Amino acid sequence: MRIATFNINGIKARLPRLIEWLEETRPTVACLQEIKSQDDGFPADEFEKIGYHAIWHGQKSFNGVAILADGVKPEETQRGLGVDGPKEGEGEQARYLEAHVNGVRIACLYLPNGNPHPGPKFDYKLAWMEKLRARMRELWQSEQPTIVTGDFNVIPHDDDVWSPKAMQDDALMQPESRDAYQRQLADGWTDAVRTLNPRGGVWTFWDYQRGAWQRDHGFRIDHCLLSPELADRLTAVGVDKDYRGREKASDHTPVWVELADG
DNA sequence: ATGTCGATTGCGAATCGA
Repeated sequence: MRIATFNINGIKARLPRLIEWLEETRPTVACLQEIKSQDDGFPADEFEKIGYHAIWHGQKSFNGVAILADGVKPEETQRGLGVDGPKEGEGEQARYLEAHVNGVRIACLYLPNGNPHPGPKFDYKLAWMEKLRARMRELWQSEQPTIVTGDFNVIPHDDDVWSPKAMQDDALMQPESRDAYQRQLADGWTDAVRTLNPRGGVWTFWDYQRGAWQRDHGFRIDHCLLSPELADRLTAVGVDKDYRGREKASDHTPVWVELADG
């Protein structure tokens, strides 16, 4: 089976491109982030038409995550991590959704960006990562085949970015962000893209600004973390880079892992 | 030199978030 993650940056603006990608690459499971849609605006019918069943966790204007599966309805196991947003009285943002699909536990996340650093948004990012770590420990201990995937908004190493110097003040590569990410790996999770590309140089995001795509000024922030049960089944990873260059593209590309049958 | 997008408000163009 192939499990993909794709920060689509707006499901309404991206729908034709998203349908095109699903039909052309046909992932078994697709985890989406930044749907930027409320629950009742989610275009589930459009996915049903091409054979995908979905669950989603929406929010007005920003954030929002969804899990699509080919021919089977994802069985939701959790939504949210119980972290209030950075503004007073804001409540929780829609950033985490978890389900069972075909015997695999799927966690789809959109981790807070954290800019500007330092500040309340960065503090929120770190608090969110602490809650995520706690949930991932529970998942790990369940000993089920599990993937935690999505937009982590963390550049793990200097060779995961076109210019560490240009990005040095960004929340995506602060030592605190990186340390929190590395703690997840130390808990026993496998960064699938890193494992099969140990020298780095793989980008999953190119900014809309400053001609970043044309100059190949990108970095890697969309990750697939595998539990030991799934890491043993990993056969390939990929970035569907072609989609970044198309009309009305997201600023992220899809990233996927191929897993042998369990 | 925040140089581009998407959503929202509310019907043009500003604001916010990334």
